Amino acid sequence: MNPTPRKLEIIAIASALFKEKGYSAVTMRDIAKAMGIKAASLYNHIKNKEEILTFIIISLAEEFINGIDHIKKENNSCVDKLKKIIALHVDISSNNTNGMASLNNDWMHLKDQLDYYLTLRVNYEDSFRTIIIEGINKNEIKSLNPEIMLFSTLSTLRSLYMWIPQKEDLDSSALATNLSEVLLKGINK
Amino acid sequence: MNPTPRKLEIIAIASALFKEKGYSAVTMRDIAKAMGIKAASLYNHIKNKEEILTFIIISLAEEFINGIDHIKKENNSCVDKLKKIIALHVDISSNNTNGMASLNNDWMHLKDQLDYYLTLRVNYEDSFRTIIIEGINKNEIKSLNPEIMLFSTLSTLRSLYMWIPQKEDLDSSALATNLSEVLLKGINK
DNA sequence: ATCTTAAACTAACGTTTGTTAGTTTATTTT
DNA sequence: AAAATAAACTAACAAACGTTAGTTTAAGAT
Repeated sequence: MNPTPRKLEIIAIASALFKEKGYSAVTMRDIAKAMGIKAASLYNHIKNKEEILTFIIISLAEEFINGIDHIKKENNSCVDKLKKIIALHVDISSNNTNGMASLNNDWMHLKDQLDYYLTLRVNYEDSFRTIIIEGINKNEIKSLNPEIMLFSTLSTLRSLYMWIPQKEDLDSSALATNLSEVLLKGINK
Repeated sequence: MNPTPRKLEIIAIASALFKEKGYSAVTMRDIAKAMGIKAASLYNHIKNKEEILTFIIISLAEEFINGIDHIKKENNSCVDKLKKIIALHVDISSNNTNGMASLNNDWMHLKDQLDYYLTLRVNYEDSFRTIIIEGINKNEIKSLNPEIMLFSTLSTLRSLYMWIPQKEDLDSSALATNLSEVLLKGINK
């Protein structure tokens, strides 16, 4: 169950290739070549191609669920909870920009764990939505369509993996702060 | 050069499949089956698989370029220009949610027209960025990092294709209005 | 009635795909 | 020194891939 170091190397290399071309366009021979070995040798370490994708996606999805479950429990204002969610996305995304690409774009190629992934995603969005609605009820958040506010915020956060690599000048905490300002207060003066 | 009705049918069906599973995971036999014909028959209407993807992506990319070129020229405030950009994305996305998936996720599989696509994308982002920076200089837009404001706004707009199909209750103009409010003014009361 | 054309078909092609089986090599444990 | 293990290898597989060639079918034009 616990992945060996070599297996983690394969997963890391595969993540990078999956981000570049997508899961379906990356072959086992591509992964092997990037590792400097032959395709058949990969099977000494992993069960099959699907297992690589599953590991990448499920471990990230669980990080997000654990993160938001923790944020929910804390005794903070809704706005502070939202700020913590933003920081959570910045944190996870900057530590694994490659894996985030698969989480966003290749989840539909999961087989065994597809239903589990979908459950995690629904739960995550429900938690997020609940915080927004609670914020509206407590007069912290504007009384606009909560689905649009959820969609807008979450879309930006889900795209972070694409932008972080080209903005290396900004450290994680500065990025989270600036992003909170933009997402919560808008850009209009 | 001008696509026949039958060719447009193939492109429409292919777009829907590409949205579901991504370009690489969709086979010519998948497209044929969805059309109710055999794979070889597709080649009476299209040159090859790549041509389908190229048509989907380039025609959308050109719509965006034409749209923003027009917005640039108008004599409006920067905030009004941004509102028009938002409406442009809502408009194009709701008319072709399937194609937008390929534009966002499958552009890297272009061959002949990859460079052209990348040029269009850079030009589009430059125009967008210029409007934001001009807004800062004219005191219409907050003096925050323009890259973060660009990234945040554009990420939301690029994700519209995923959300529009499940929000059929909102018509395009209402969606554009609400989205402008959220993106420009934020969600914090 | 004949000709032309559009659009489907069957059959096959060479490649690439993920994966398995069995073997070799080098390191570590006994 | 012998045995066991980890991790690479070669060779091959059946299935699926995009695509081509040549043929049939049905409708419209002459």
